[in-house]
Amino acid sequence: MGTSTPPPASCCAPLGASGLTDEDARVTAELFKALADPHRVRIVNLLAAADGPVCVCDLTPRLGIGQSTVSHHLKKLVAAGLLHREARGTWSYYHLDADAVERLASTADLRAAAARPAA
Amino acid sequence: MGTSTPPPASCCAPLGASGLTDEDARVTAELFKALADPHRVRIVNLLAAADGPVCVCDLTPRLGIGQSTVSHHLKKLVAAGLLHREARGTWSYYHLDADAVERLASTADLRAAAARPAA
DNA sequence: CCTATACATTGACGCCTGTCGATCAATGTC
DNA sequence: GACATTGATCGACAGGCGTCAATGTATAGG
Repeated sequence: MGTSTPPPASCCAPLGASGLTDEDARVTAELFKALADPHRVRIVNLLAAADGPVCVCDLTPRLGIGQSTVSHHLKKLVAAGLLHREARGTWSYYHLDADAVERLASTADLRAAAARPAA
Repeated sequence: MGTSTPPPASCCAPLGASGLTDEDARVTAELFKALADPHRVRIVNLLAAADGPVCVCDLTPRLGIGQSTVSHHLKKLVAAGLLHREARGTWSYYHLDADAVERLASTADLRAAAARPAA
């Protein structure tokens, strides 16, 4: 993924919105794809449970996978706009993007649309 | 995984205990994986917008992909518990599982966890 | 200056996934 | 009974993904 597509950026591609375009569906799928791996789910969970940025050196031993693999997953999460990286000397700290957390919650919530008759 | 944690250095902030097991992460990732495809996102969107079961013969022309591929995606969504199949003569009707919709919304909403330190 | 550490990057490997065309079973229509 | 239609399944293919070992780069520390 050396090409562009830095952040999804676009506001929201709600799963339940009527008239979802191909582009909307692509962006939404991209967001879910970022969380379609157990290790990435755990990473996000760990960051959500922490009350501040977390060092990679704390993440790696908890995940039980190689260091390069952890780096790989972190890169994907950052590319998806879910995480932010903060370099401090030799260490790298990651933290959740509050905006992305909000976007994720609203995107996955299609109850309003499902409950909506046909307004 | 009760291996002793060799403290290499004190470089990181305290990390709140994660209440997410390996199994939890796997199940969660499985749920997101079901929606990690643009066509499946559109299928779910179409079903959410409809006010009742939808026939495959209605879905196929809207998706712009082969019939066998549509069938493949539907099978995955059913396997994930998001959809239910209802055979009516020659036709197949699919509809969202209300419980799964609820589960998806609550799973994707990690704002509560992010706001909760360690209650 | 030299060594150890943290972490990103690269390359290779196997597996899984999306796609299509073809086929098949079941049902509706004449 | 013969034929058309719906949709599930199969086989094959290309591409993407997760993983690791090895390498590279930058910083901390003596």
